[in-house]
Amino acid sequence: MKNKRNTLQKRIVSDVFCSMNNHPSATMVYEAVCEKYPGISKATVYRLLAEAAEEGKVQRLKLTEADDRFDITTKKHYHVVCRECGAVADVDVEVDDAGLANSAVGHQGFAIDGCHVEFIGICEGCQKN
Amino acid sequence: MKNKRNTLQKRIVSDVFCSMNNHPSATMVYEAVCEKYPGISKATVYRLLAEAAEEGKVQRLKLTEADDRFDITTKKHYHVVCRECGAVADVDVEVDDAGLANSAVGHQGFAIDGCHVEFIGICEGCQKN
DNA sequence: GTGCGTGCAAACCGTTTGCAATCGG
DNA sequence: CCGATTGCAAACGGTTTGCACGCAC
Repeated sequence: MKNKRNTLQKRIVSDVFCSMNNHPSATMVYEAVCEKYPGISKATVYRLLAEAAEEGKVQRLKLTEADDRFDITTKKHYHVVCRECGAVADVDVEVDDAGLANSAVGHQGFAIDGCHVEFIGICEGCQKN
Repeated sequence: MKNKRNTLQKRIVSDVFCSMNNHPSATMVYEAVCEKYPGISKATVYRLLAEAAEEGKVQRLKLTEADDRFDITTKKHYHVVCRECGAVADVDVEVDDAGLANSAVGHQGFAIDGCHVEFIGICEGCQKN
């Protein structure tokens, strides 16, 4: 196991990310970090977020829209995505995931063992237009 | 409304796409088309698929993994994705989509009006490894 | 003949990587 | 000191776009 260093960049990215509550993409984190620490490299932000995700400190969300988002909350929960602006929010609702997966077992020779549920809607801001 | 022309490229892309039953991505269609008609441009394949999707002749699937897939079947149904190789297959199971969406209504100021369900598993081929 | 559709190459966007310089332990 | 980490720039992969040419109508 690699021994990790406590670098300035790591602290800043972590601080900035934790202060954001909008499930940012790597690029969004990069832009936010730039305001505090303009010298940072985009590659570093990507590397640090990827590392945090691998260590289980943050959750990488693979949503239907293009780019991955990062979530401070690591426990399983669901998300709603705004179809207008792409904003992401948590949805604390119970979904019978396993039941869904079970109901689909056996199709096409696939061993189905999970599923991905994502809600779609319009966020508060976009509703005003 | 634009008047559409019946070009050779359009016929070939359509033929090749219809003969594929694996929910191909644009790139996969491009590669398949190249075998019949090596001169075709990748841009043309992208344009033709996008056009077909817009006209409702095919369905564009936005899955969790990176690239969009195209489906000959345009009616709503679900898909299972192989976590090993990315293969996609249809799943003809009933999901109470609307119910799910309803159960989530009201969260975070979002107007939730739909959801996206995608199954995950291992395809027949990959199970043999 | 007119203008839609095509091919090509370049641009795009988010992301990753090779490498040399740097800085933490 | 030594190697983990960074910055930079280039490369990447999938997709889109500007433009001049050519083909369908």
